[in-house]
Amino acid sequence: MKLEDMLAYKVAMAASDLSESLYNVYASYGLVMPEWRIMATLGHFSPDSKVMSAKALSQATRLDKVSVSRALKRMEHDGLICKTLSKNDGRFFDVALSPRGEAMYSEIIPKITLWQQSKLKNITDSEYEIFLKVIENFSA
Amino acid sequence: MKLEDMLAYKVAMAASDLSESLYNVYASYGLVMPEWRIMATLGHFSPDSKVMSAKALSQATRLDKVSVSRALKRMEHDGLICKTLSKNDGRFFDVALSPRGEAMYSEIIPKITLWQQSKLKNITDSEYEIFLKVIENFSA
DNA sequence: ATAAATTAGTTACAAATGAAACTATTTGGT
DNA sequence: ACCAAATAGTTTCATTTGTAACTAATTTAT
Repeated sequence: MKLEDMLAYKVAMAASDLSESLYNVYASYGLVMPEWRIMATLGHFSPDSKVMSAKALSQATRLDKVSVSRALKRMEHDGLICKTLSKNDGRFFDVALSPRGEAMYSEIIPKITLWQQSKLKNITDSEYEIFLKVIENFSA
Repeated sequence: MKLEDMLAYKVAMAASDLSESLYNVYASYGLVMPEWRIMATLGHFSPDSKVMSAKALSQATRLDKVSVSRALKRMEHDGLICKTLSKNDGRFFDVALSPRGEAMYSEIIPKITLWQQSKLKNITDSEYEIFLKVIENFSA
Protein backbone atom coordinates (compact mmCIF):
# COMPACT_ATOMS: atom_id res chain seq x y z
CA MET A 1 0.00 0.00 0.00
CA LYS A 2 1.53 3.28 -1.11
CA LEU A 3 1.10 6.42 0.96
CA GLU A 4 -0.76 8.09 -1.87
CA ASP A 5 -3.25 5.24 -1.96
CA MET A 6 -4.07 5.61 1.70
CA LEU A 7 -7.49 6.93 2.51
CA ALA A 8 -6.53 9.41 5.20
CA TYR A 9 -3.75 10.82 3.04
CA LYS A 10 -6.00 11.21 0.00
CA VAL A 11 -8.68 13.01 1.96
CA ALA A 12 -6.13 15.21 3.73
CA MET A 13 -4.66 16.24 0.37
CA ALA A 14 -8.06 17.03 -1.08
CA ALA A 15 -8.96 19.00 2.03
CA SER A 16 -5.83 21.11 1.92
CA ASP A 17 -6.14 21.74 -1.81
CA LEU A 18 -9.79 22.74 -1.49
CA SER A 19 -9.07 24.86 1.56
CA GLU A 20 -6.28 26.71 -0.20
CA SER A 21 -8.39 27.22 -3.29
CA LEU A 22 -11.36 28.52 -1.30
CA TYR A 23 -9.05 30.78 0.69
CA ASN A 24 -8.28 32.62 -2.53
CA VAL A 25 -11.95 33.60 -2.67
CA TYR A 26 -12.46 35.08 0.79
CA ALA A 27 -8.90 36.26 1.46
CA SER A 28 -9.48 39.20 -0.86
CA TYR A 29 -11.99 40.44 1.72
CA GLY A 30 -9.32 40.31 4.39
CA LEU A 31 -10.82 37.27 6.08
CA VAL A 32 -9.00 34.27 7.41
CA MET A 33 -10.58 30.85 7.71
CA PRO A 34 -12.08 31.12 11.20
CA GLU A 35 -13.56 34.51 10.31
CA TRP A 36 -15.02 33.14 7.11
CA ARG A 37 -16.60 30.21 8.94
CA ILE A 38 -18.16 32.51 11.50
CA MET A 39 -19.44 34.84 8.82
CA ALA A 40 -20.92 31.94 6.88
CA THR A 41 -22.65 30.67 10.00
CA LEU A 42 -24.07 34.03 11.08
CA GLY A 43 -25.03 35.06 7.57
CA HIS A 44 -26.92 31.92 6.71
CA PHE A 45 -30.31 33.55 7.34
CA SER A 46 -29.32 36.78 5.68
CA PRO A 47 -30.59 39.47 5.39
CA ASP A 48 -31.79 38.82 8.96
CA SER A 49 -28.51 37.60 10.39
CA LYS A 50 -28.74 35.00 13.06
CA VAL A 51 -27.80 35.92 16.64
CA MET A 52 -25.59 33.35 18.30
CA SER A 53 -23.33 33.02 21.30
CA ALA A 54 -19.60 32.46 20.88
CA LYS A 55 -20.15 28.99 22.29
CA ALA A 56 -22.79 28.17 19.67
CA LEU A 57 -20.48 29.54 16.97
CA SER A 58 -17.72 27.33 18.27
CA GLN A 59 -19.92 24.26 17.93
CA ALA A 60 -21.30 25.24 14.52
CA THR A 61 -17.88 25.92 13.04
CA ARG A 62 -15.87 23.23 14.85
CA LEU A 63 -13.44 25.93 15.95
CA ASP A 64 -12.23 25.86 19.52
CA LYS A 65 -13.41 28.67 21.76
CA VAL A 66 -10.07 30.45 21.74
CA SER A 67 -10.11 30.67 17.95
CA VAL A 68 -13.66 31.98 18.07
CA SER A 69 -12.75 34.54 20.69
CA ARG A 70 -9.85 35.79 18.61
CA ALA A 71 -11.83 35.82 15.37
CA LEU A 72 -14.70 37.74 16.97
CA LYS A 73 -12.30 40.26 18.46
CA ARG A 74 -10.89 41.05 15.05
CA MET A 75 -14.27 41.02 13.32
CA GLU A 76 -15.63 43.43 15.90
CA HIS A 77 -12.63 45.68 15.42
CA ASP A 78 -13.24 45.57 11.67
CA GLY A 79 -16.93 46.40 12.15
CA LEU A 80 -18.17 43.11 10.72
CA ILE A 81 -20.13 41.95 13.76
CA CYS A 82 -22.10 43.33 16.71
CA LYS A 83 -21.33 41.76 20.05
CA THR A 84 -23.48 42.58 23.07
CA LEU A 85 -23.85 40.95 26.45
CA SER A 86 -26.94 38.79 26.61
CA LYS A 87 -29.79 40.26 28.67
CA ASN A 88 -30.80 36.83 30.01
CA ASP A 89 -27.40 35.48 30.92
CA GLY A 90 -24.40 37.71 31.49
CA ARG A 91 -21.96 34.98 30.57
CA PHE A 92 -23.08 34.92 26.95
CA PHE A 93 -22.66 37.36 24.15
CA ASP A 94 -25.22 37.89 21.43
CA VAL A 95 -23.21 37.94 18.23
CA ALA A 96 -24.63 38.98 14.88
CA LEU A 97 -23.33 40.34 11.62
CA SER A 98 -23.34 44.12 11.40
CA PRO A 99 -24.79 45.77 8.29
CA ARG A 100 -21.24 45.95 7.02
CA GLY A 101 -20.78 42.25 7.75
CA GLU A 102 -24.09 41.44 6.06
CA ALA A 103 -23.02 43.39 3.00
CA MET A 104 -19.73 41.57 2.83
CA TYR A 105 -21.46 38.22 3.27
CA SER A 106 -23.87 39.00 0.44
CA GLU A 107 -20.98 39.88 -1.79
CA ILE A 108 -18.93 36.79 -0.97
CA ILE A 109 -21.63 34.11 -1.04
CA PRO A 110 -22.22 34.20 -4.81
CA LYS A 111 -18.49 33.86 -5.37
CA ILE A 112 -18.31 30.89 -3.03
CA THR A 113 -21.24 29.32 -4.85
CA LEU A 114 -19.55 29.80 -8.21
CA TRP A 115 -16.32 28.43 -6.82
CA GLN A 116 -18.08 25.34 -5.55
CA GLN A 117 -19.88 24.80 -8.85
CA SER A 118 -16.58 25.01 -10.72
CA LYS A 119 -15.08 22.40 -8.40
CA LEU A 120 -18.03 20.11 -9.18
CA LYS A 121 -18.30 20.75 -12.89
CA ASN A 122 -16.89 17.35 -13.85
CA ILE A 123 -19.04 15.50 -11.34
CA THR A 124 -22.58 14.29 -12.01
CA ASP A 125 -25.34 14.70 -9.41
CA SER A 126 -25.48 11.00 -8.68
CA GLU A 127 -21.72 10.80 -8.29
CA TYR A 128 -21.82 13.73 -5.89
CA GLU A 129 -24.55 12.07 -3.85
CA ILE A 130 -22.45 8.96 -3.45
CA PHE A 131 -19.46 11.08 -2.60
CA LEU A 132 -21.44 12.80 0.15
CA LYS A 133 -22.61 9.51 1.54
CA VAL A 134 -19.04 8.23 1.70
CA ILE A 135 -17.48 11.37 3.12
CA GLU A 136 -20.16 11.68 5.78
CA ASN A 137 -19.53 8.08 6.71
CA PHE A 138 -15.96 9.09 7.59
CA SER A 139 -17.13 11.86 9.91
CA ALA A 140 -19.22 9.49 11.97
CA MET B 1 -26.04 27.50 1.77
CA LYS B 2 -25.14 26.40 5.27
CA LEU B 3 -21.52 26.06 6.34
CA GLU B 4 -21.97 22.37 6.95
CA ASP B 5 -23.19 21.90 3.38
CA MET B 6 -20.10 23.53 1.95
CA LEU B 7 -17.76 21.26 0.08
CA ALA B 8 -14.50 22.50 1.55
CA TYR B 9 -15.89 22.33 5.08
CA LYS B 10 -17.21 18.80 4.64
CA VAL B 11 -13.93 17.52 3.26
CA ALA B 12 -11.94 19.34 5.93
CA MET B 13 -14.05 17.73 8.67
CA ALA B 14 -13.67 14.27 7.17
CA ALA B 15 -9.94 14.81 6.82
CA SER B 16 -9.48 15.85 10.44
CA ASP B 17 -11.66 13.02 11.73
CA LEU B 18 -9.80 10.45 9.66
CA SER B 19 -6.46 11.92 10.58
CA GLU B 20 -7.26 11.81 14.28
CA SER B 21 -8.55 8.26 14.02
CA LEU B 22 -5.50 7.07 12.11
CA TYR B 23 -3.24 8.83 14.57
CA ASN B 24 -4.55 6.48 17.26
CA VAL B 25 -3.03 3.61 15.27
CA TYR B 26 0.54 4.85 14.79
CA ALA B 27 0.82 7.04 17.90
CA SER B 28 1.23 3.91 20.02
CA TYR B 29 4.54 3.42 18.21
CA GLY B 30 5.66 6.89 19.26
CA LEU B 31 5.28 8.31 15.76
CA VAL B 32 3.79 11.62 14.80
CA MET B 33 2.21 12.25 11.42
CA PRO B 34 5.29 13.40 9.46
CA GLU B 35 7.24 10.44 10.79
CA TRP B 36 4.48 8.05 9.85
CA ARG B 37 4.30 9.47 6.32
CA ILE B 38 8.03 9.11 5.89
CA MET B 39 7.99 5.56 7.23
CA ALA B 40 5.12 4.64 4.92
CA THR B 41 7.01 6.07 1.95
CA LEU B 42 10.33 4.40 2.71
CA GLY B 43 8.73 1.11 3.72
CA HIS B 44 6.62 0.71 0.64
CA PHE B 45 9.04 -1.74 -0.95
CA SER B 46 9.69 -3.59 2.28
CA PRO B 47 11.58 -5.74 3.13
CA ASP B 48 14.01 -3.95 0.79
CA SER B 49 13.37 -0.43 1.94
CA LYS B 50 13.65 2.27 -0.64
CA VAL B 51 16.54 4.75 -0.45
CA MET B 52 15.46 8.32 -0.97
CA SER B 53 16.76 11.83 -0.44
CA ALA B 54 15.08 14.19 2.00
CA LYS B 55 14.00 16.22 -0.99
CA ALA B 56 12.31 13.22 -2.62
CA LEU B 57 10.64 12.39 0.69
CA SER B 58 9.38 15.93 0.92
CA GLN B 59 7.77 15.63 -2.50
CA ALA B 60 6.35 12.16 -1.87
CA THR B 61 4.79 13.11 1.47
CA ARG B 62 3.81 16.70 0.69
CA LEU B 63 5.68 17.79 3.79
CA ASP B 64 7.85 20.89 3.57
CA LYS B 65 11.58 20.38 3.80
CA VAL B 66 11.79 21.74 7.33
CA SER B 67 9.27 19.18 8.57
CA VAL B 68 11.17 16.42 6.80
CA SER B 69 14.46 17.57 8.28
CA ARG B 70 13.01 17.56 11.78
CA ALA B 71 11.25 14.22 11.36
CA LEU B 72 14.40 12.56 10.01
CA LYS B 73 16.45 13.96 12.86
CA ARG B 74 14.16 12.35 15.41
CA MET B 75 13.81 9.09 13.46
CA GLU B 76 17.58 8.83 13.22
CA HIS B 77 17.88 9.47 16.94
CA ASP B 78 15.30 6.73 17.55
CA GLY B 79 17.17 4.33 15.28
CA LEU B 80 14.35 4.05 12.74
CA ILE B 81 16.31 5.23 9.71
CA CYS B 82 19.83 5.24 8.28
CA LYS B 83 20.99 8.54 6.85
CA THR B 84 24.26 8.72 4.93
CA LEU B 85 25.72 11.34 2.66
CA SER B 86 25.29 10.42 -0.98
CA LYS B 87 28.48 9.31 -2.72
CA ASN B 88 27.50 10.98 -5.98
CA ASP B 89 26.35 14.32 -4.64
CA GLY B 90 27.39 15.64 -1.25
CA ARG B 91 24.28 17.77 -0.94
CA PHE B 92 21.96 14.77 -0.75
CA PHE B 93 21.43 12.19 1.93
CA ASP B 94 20.53 8.59 1.23
CA VAL B 95 17.74 7.83 3.65
CA ALA B 96 16.39 4.33 4.28
CA LEU B 97 14.61 2.49 7.05
CA SER B 98 16.92 0.72 9.48
CA PRO B 99 16.17 -2.92 10.38
CA ARG B 100 14.41 -1.54 13.43
CA GLY B 101 12.40 0.84 11.22
CA GLU B 102 11.57 -2.01 8.85
CA ALA B 103 10.35 -4.12 11.75
CA MET B 104 8.16 -1.32 13.02
CA TYR B 105 6.77 -0.71 9.55
CA SER B 106 5.92 -4.40 9.16
CA GLU B 107 4.12 -4.33 12.46
CA ILE B 108 2.14 -1.16 11.74
CA ILE B 109 1.08 -1.79 8.16
CA PRO B 110 -1.40 -4.60 8.92
CA LYS B 111 -3.02 -2.41 11.56
CA ILE B 112 -3.33 0.46 9.12
CA THR B 113 -4.86 -1.91 6.58
CA LEU B 114 -7.40 -3.15 9.10
CA TRP B 115 -8.15 0.39 10.15
CA GLN B 116 -8.80 1.40 6.57
CA GLN B 117 -11.01 -1.61 5.95
CA SER B 118 -13.09 -0.76 9.01
CA LYS B 119 -13.53 2.80 7.74
CA LEU B 120 -14.79 1.40 4.43
CA LYS B 121 -16.95 -1.40 5.74
CA ASN B 122 -20.22 0.39 4.93
CA ILE B 123 -19.04 1.36 1.46
CA THR B 124 -19.38 -0.81 -1.62
CA ASP B 125 -16.56 -1.14 -4.13
CA SER B 126 -18.39 0.82 -6.78
CA GLU B 127 -19.22 3.58 -4.32
CA TYR B 128 -15.58 3.77 -3.31
CA GLU B 129 -14.49 3.98 -6.93
CA ILE B 130 -16.76 6.94 -7.50
CA PHE B 131 -15.57 8.50 -4.27
CA LEU B 132 -11.96 8.20 -5.45
CA LYS B 133 -12.79 9.75 -8.78
CA VAL B 134 -14.45 12.72 -7.07
CA ILE B 135 -11.81 13.27 -4.42
CA GLU B 136 -8.98 13.06 -6.95
CA ASN B 137 -10.82 15.60 -9.04
CA PHE B 138 -10.49 18.04 -6.12
CA SER B 139 -6.74 17.57 -5.90
CA ALA B 140 -6.23 18.52 -9.52
C1' DA C 1 -29.07 32.66 51.80
C1' DT C 2 -24.65 30.92 50.87
C1' DA C 3 -20.97 28.14 49.27
C1' DA C 4 -19.51 24.89 45.80
C1' DA C 5 -19.71 23.58 41.20
C1' DT C 6 -20.60 24.84 36.19
C1' DT C 7 -20.32 27.48 32.33
C1' DA C 8 -18.88 31.45 28.85
C1' DG C 9 -15.35 33.86 27.43
C1' DT C 10 -10.47 35.85 27.76
C1' DT C 11 -5.65 35.80 28.67
C1' DA C 12 -1.16 33.82 29.23
C1' DC C 13 1.90 30.52 28.02
C1' DA C 14 3.95 26.65 25.48
C1' DA C 15 4.26 23.76 21.40
C1' DA C 16 3.97 23.28 16.45
C1' DT C 17 4.54 25.32 11.96
C1' DG C 18 6.51 27.65 8.18
C1' DA C 19 9.12 31.46 5.87
C1' DA C 20 13.48 33.35 5.41
C1' DA C 21 18.29 33.32 6.25
C1' DC C 22 22.27 30.45 6.43
C1' DT C 23 25.85 26.60 5.27
C1' DA C 24 27.71 23.50 2.22
C1' DT C 25 28.01 21.34 -2.20
C1' DT C 26 27.50 21.19 -7.08
C1' DT C 27 26.68 23.06 -11.67
C1' DG C 28 27.08 26.24 -15.51
C1' DG C 29 28.99 30.08 -17.91
C1' DT C 30 32.97 32.74 -19.13
C1' DA D 1 40.16 27.35 -13.62
C1' DC D 2 37.05 30.53 -11.46
C1' DC D 3 33.08 32.91 -10.04
C1' DA D 4 28.05 33.29 -10.08
C1' DA D 5 23.85 30.80 -9.75
C1' DA D 6 21.37 26.93 -8.18
C1' DT D 7 20.29 23.13 -5.04
C1' DA D 8 19.93 20.16 -0.46
C1' DG D 9 19.48 20.47 4.00
C1' DT D 10 19.63 22.95 8.66
C1' DT D 11 18.84 26.63 11.77
C1' DT D 12 16.71 30.79 13.32
C1' DC D 13 12.89 33.45 14.07
C1' DA D 14 8.18 35.00 13.79
C1' DT D 15 3.46 33.51 13.47
C1' DT D 16 -0.13 30.32 14.43
C1' DT D 17 -2.33 27.12 17.31
C1' DG D 18 -4.05 25.02 21.21
C1' DT D 19 -3.88 23.92 26.29
C1' DA D 20 -4.29 25.41 30.71
C1' DA D 21 -5.05 28.97 33.98
C1' DC D 22 -7.96 32.82 34.93
C1' DT D 23 -12.21 36.04 35.47
C1' DA D 24 -16.90 36.67 35.76
C1' DA D 25 -21.62 35.10 35.77
C1' DT D 26 -25.01 31.62 36.84
C1' DT D 27 -26.80 27.45 38.74
C1' DT D 28 -27.28 23.82 42.19
C1' DA D 29 -27.26 21.91 46.66
C1' DT D 30 -27.47 22.43 51.34
